[in-house]
Amino acid sequence: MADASVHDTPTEPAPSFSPLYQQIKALITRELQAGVWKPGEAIPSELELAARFKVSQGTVRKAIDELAADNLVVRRQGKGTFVATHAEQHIQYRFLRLMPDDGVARSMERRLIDCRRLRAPADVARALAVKTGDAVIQLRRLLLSEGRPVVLDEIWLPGALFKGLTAERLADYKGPMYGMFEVEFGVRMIRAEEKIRALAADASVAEWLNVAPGAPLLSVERLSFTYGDRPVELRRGLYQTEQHFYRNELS
Amino acid sequence: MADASVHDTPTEPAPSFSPLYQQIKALITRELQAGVWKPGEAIPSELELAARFKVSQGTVRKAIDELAADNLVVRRQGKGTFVATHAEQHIQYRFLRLMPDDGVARSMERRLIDCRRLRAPADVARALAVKTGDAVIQLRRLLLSEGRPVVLDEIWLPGALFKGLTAERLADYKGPMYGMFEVEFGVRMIRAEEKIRALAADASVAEWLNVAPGAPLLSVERLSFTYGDRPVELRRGLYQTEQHFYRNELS
DNA sequence: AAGTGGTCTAGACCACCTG
DNA sequence: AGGTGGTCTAGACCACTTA
Repeated sequence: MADASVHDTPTEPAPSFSPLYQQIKALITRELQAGVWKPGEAIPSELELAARFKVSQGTVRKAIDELAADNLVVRRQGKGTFVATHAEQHIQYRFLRLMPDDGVARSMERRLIDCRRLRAPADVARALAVKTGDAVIQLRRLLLSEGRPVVLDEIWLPGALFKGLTAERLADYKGPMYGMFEVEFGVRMIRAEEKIRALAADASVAEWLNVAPGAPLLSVERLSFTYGDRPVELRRGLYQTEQHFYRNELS
Repeated sequence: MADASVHDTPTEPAPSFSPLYQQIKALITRELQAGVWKPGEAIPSELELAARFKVSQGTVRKAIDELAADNLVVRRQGKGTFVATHAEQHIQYRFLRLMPDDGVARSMERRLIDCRRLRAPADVARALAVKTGDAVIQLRRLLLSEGRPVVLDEIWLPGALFKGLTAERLADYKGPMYGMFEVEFGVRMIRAEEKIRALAADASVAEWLNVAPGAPLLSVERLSFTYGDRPVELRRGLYQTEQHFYRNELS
């Protein structure tokens, strides 16, 4: 095709005047969201997509470049482009930025404390964009490094999306929790925002983390989003930072 | 030119087999580092660079795309491409991720505590890649939000790079400190790594930050790098996080 | 009107992976 | 050998800025 404005014909109502590659990106994103291709699967090749959308390969390429930059998709030379996934990755905790002081990442032991079905408190409801009192699931768990407790997590999930989530299924599942969310519930975490502060351990927290009451802890409140910036998980973590630190990169 | 391998002729020793645009990127980076164009100035247009390097505009474009992604350069449509700068930007604190609880960023008051010339302690020397005992400059300062102290910073700089830095010059300078480093000392901060933990305020810190001794504080150790991943600043900040939080984005 | 970055195309060739 | 993504080119046109 020699003219990109073909896509602005009356057959399409008024598809906005964004660049073609942005429109292509939006189309592919919609199909990703709709689950046309499952996490870990290959999407069609650039040439095939170019033919389907009637644009040149370069335009599809630029769209996919951005999807890859957004971590929605992973390119592998010679093989294809694949839907990003939290499962089947060796990285156990994709979003956890905690590192041991010596810098050598070790795997951590998970220990589920409890899993309850509750009515959403006001603050949780606001974060998850549900109504106060709606059904939510609360998990609490501990992460241990070399036998010592390091992270106490309190995880809130909208009940509507995670029907049938039980302590047993959680305990049985090997691999990252976000991988399970994908496979079992079709919920894919795309990005997250964290609010970090320091606070003093109260008595019950101190017991779980095996520190003195009043000991300083890192409080990490993470809100995770799926497609369309829809919040789907609120996670409140308390990190014991005597042998670990939270690592961040600025640029 | 129809063949990129022209650049692999015997006239060039063995310029590595990286893609052309990566080589172009490296060349431009070297000129940025050498200060051929000053921060805030425009670099040559894509067409001019393409002519100079004897490649097509698209190849230069891809090189500059990456430089822009690395924040070394800023593109402005219709005007040109400009060397990134910490000065003349409205953003007062480019690397400071602290936000008030209400989410409305306010400007902060700076108060210099002292500025001393010292011999580098072992840990500081290791971070800055200088020898223990080498000359370093230590600044301490307070950031206040609405009159209340929020951040206590201890900043270490290699003496060799910052000759002539005095408390007076710091106090006189308006605008971001990193802007002054660029303009006055030719040192440009490119990226930084932070290690974050929670710790309890000791007596002297408690006094500066106007909190109770033992109060939990966020400890943020930032190592900043200039071109070539050369460390040029170590900053140890203690953040009072009762009305503020450290904001982070994960993806 | 002229110059800049931004988009799009069509086609070539390369590097990598698989059958 | 054939398919995939990765690089490179040459040229066209668009959108924005400045004079």
